[in-house]
Amino acid sequence: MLSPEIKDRLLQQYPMLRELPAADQSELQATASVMHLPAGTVVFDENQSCQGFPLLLSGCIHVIKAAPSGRELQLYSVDPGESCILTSSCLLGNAKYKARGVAQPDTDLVVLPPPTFRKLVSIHEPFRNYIFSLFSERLTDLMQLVSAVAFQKLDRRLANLLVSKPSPIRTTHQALADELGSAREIVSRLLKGFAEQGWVKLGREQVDIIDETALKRFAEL
Amino acid sequence: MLSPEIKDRLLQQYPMLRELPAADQSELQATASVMHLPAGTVVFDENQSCQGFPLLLSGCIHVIKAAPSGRELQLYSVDPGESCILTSSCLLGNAKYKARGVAQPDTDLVVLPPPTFRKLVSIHEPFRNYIFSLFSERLTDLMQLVSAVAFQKLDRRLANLLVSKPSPIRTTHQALADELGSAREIVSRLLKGFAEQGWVKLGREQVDIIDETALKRFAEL
DNA sequence: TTTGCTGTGTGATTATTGTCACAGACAGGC
DNA sequence: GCCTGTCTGTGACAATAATCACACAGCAAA
Repeated sequence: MLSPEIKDRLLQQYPMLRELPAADQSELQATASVMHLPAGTVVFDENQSCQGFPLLLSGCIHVIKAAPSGRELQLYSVDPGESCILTSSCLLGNAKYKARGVAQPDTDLVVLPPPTFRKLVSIHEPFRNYIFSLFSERLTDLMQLVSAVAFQKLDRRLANLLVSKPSPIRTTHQALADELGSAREIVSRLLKGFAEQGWVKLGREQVDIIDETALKRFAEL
Repeated sequence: MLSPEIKDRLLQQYPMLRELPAADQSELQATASVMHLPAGTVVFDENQSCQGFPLLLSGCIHVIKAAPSGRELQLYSVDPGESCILTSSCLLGNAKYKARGVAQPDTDLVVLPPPTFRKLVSIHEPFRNYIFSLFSERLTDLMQLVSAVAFQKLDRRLANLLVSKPSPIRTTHQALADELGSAREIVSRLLKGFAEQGWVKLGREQVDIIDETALKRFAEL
């Protein structure tokens, strides 16, 4: 059951739900529940079956693949206003999760029970289109990722990753390595190289981008 | 416009279309067209926009990413009874293709114009569910692929590829390399290794699997 | 048979990334 | 301050894969 205040935040992030007929809106409000996840919470994991459909209010969920060796690789991340397409996939395909989801900073979300989600998809065209377009986006993202991992050298992938983030990047080398599916040492070395080129400035848990243009040019190359 | 004979083949491959109301079935029949693609035809390519939705009757479409270097990597392939999810994605997300599609052996297919496809998805629940479940399947396949490319050594990926095919595999080392996103020489060398283990027997354009169990065990490892 | 094309085998060499093993640096709590 | 845990720098080395450069084999057409 959602409080009116939560419902408000929900509609703000997911405006297509406003067009939902009143009866269905209150059904949604009645069956959904709210959750708060502290940073680091594992929201779902490989081979689990799916418990509900998340609608993010704040925070972020990182979807990652973990190798037995301990190395990991980020597949994509889910921000407020988006949906975890992997969950849609599990619900609509009746499959199990094939990746792990981790809340990155603290995260607030609304969870729809599977039947409510299925009903929404089936009766409400705007919501359905929204789901489809996210599917579509993730699919192309993943295809990009595959070809990056297969064909691009790590330095370029790292450069890409850096320019994709807002400048004072507050993170550890390990986290960057996990995002790229590589090892910390490599990232450290590459970053050092970038710093020597004058492209970035390094600090503890921090990377400042000095010359974004150069970095971008290098990433494209 | 589809001939009754083609329509028959279509319904055989895509049984969920049988449940379509008669009026819509004849609309589909009226607006769709048939195509024959000789092996090697590029069905679509990167940055093209999407012309229609394919329903395969026979043959196969390989969806690949090509690197500027000339190396390529197969993302997945579409068989009769399946749909090219990338195309759905383009149509439903109004995006451009981000990969190349190549007919592998000669291929026959029915093409739905985009409006017909969209209408089908919107009015016909079985068809929609079918599209969703394919999306879901491809998504998990792609996630598997990403993690294989990122974390698995080439020998294991090759072994996997071999056991996934029916035994007298008629193909060139180059084609296998393209499927894996690697180079021909490497595949040749690895295959030689497998042959030395007694797992396969090599011939020109041919790989016979001798010891499937061993190959599988090696692939799993 | 000769020619030529495609496919395969192979060595040598390089490049890139991963692994291991530490040392030092920094921040926050005590 | 001083300790402790996390983060970072770095060297040495191994492993995997890519690249280059050919030789040769099998097959088919001339």
